[in-house]
Amino acid sequence: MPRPDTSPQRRREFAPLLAAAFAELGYRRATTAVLARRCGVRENILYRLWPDKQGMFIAALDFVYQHSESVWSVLLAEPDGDASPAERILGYEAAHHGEHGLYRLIFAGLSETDEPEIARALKRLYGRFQRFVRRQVEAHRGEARAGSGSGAGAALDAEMAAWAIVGLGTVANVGRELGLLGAARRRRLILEAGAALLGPRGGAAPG
Amino acid sequence: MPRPDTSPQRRREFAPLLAAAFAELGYRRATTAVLARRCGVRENILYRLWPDKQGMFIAALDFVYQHSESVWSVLLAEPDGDASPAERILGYEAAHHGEHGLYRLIFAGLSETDEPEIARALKRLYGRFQRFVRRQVEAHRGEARAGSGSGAGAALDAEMAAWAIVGLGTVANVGRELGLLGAARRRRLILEAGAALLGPRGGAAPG
DNA sequence: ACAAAATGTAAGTAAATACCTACAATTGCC
DNA sequence: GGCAATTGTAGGTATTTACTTACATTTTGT
Repeated sequence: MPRPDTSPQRRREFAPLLAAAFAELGYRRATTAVLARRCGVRENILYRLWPDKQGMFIAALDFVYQHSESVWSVLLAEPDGDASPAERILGYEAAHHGEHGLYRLIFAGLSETDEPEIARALKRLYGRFQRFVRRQVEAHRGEARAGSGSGAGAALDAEMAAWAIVGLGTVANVGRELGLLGAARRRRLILEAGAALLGPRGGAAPG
Repeated sequence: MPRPDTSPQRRREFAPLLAAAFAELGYRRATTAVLARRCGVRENILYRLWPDKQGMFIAALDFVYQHSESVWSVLLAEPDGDASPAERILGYEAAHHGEHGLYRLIFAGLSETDEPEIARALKRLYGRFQRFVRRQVEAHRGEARAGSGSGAGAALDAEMAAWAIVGLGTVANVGRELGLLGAARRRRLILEAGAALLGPRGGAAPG
């Protein structure tokens, strides 16, 4: 066999560029011509790596999720005694959320949900996202099923809390996208509403 | 003057049909040909009522918001002693949210935010939406600036609570759109997380 | 070196789509 | 009735765009 197939490697190489293009321009305006130019190749070559434009979009979605997940893993790996993992994630997201255009990609995807493949990819992404957050919520609360809140509505199911926190990230990005929420307010939103949704810590007494 | 201009009336007449089409198909797939067919006229006529496709989309956005607002007004006008206005809105949304494709329109709009007019329309819509919710939160809490929560993170600013609740509605619709959240779970999400964000009532003791 | 398979180039194409032009038919006011 | 403006019809068009085809070039194993 005269030449090894480097397609997988090239797919990995182009994915972040595709993601950036889709995030900046949206699905419609990110034409295949633009995508190719951004990758420094001809359209042709993209079509040898993916069956169609949808495929390129899905590759971008998958890349961005994997990237986020790896960033979070690093974040959770390094020790930082005081805050719970959930609090650390919230703190990180309050400062850096939306940095890589994750939500612009998702918005683009959400208006293409008639395409079943895109809907599936988004479902996978959102599902994993929510499960990740949920695990952090449960860890924060001390794994026993929470039931002993003190104040207002307390005892919010971890699953529901996770969804609400995902919604928090989403609305924060909508607010930024539309110029309705500045950086400071987004920070407050994520930290304060996040704390309200997380509830008190389970293991030790809160500081 | 031989014939009165009925354009405003026709715009009002077509707006809901445009909204339905955009909500079902998204911006890209709702071609002007389809829009015209749905309105029972030729494309021409739409172009006499709006300068371009963007204009039609913005008309759809405005219509859907006005519609929602009027539904809520009716809801708040009819007396229903026990629950606070905020709780009633949450209850209603838990049962009927997304009925008219509001969120599909918004998703479509959010991936067209490069068009300044669409961004402005969305900003207006989201801003009014959030202010409306905020007023309900404040009323629920008894209008004094909340500061006396009992439990966890308590004392969540009404403004932030309103944003978080908007996020709740958004993520509920994402969950539905992707088939991740069934009707029962969406209901629980909105009611339970909503209660946690609202906090305890201000005026009277909670039932 | 040489064949075979990969990679790159250049151009094209068929379809879709936003938007327009020209003209016929209606309708309301004097 | 008849003028003038609105409303409707039909067709066109120029551009964009996803995707392809034909061909030249490079790289690898033998």
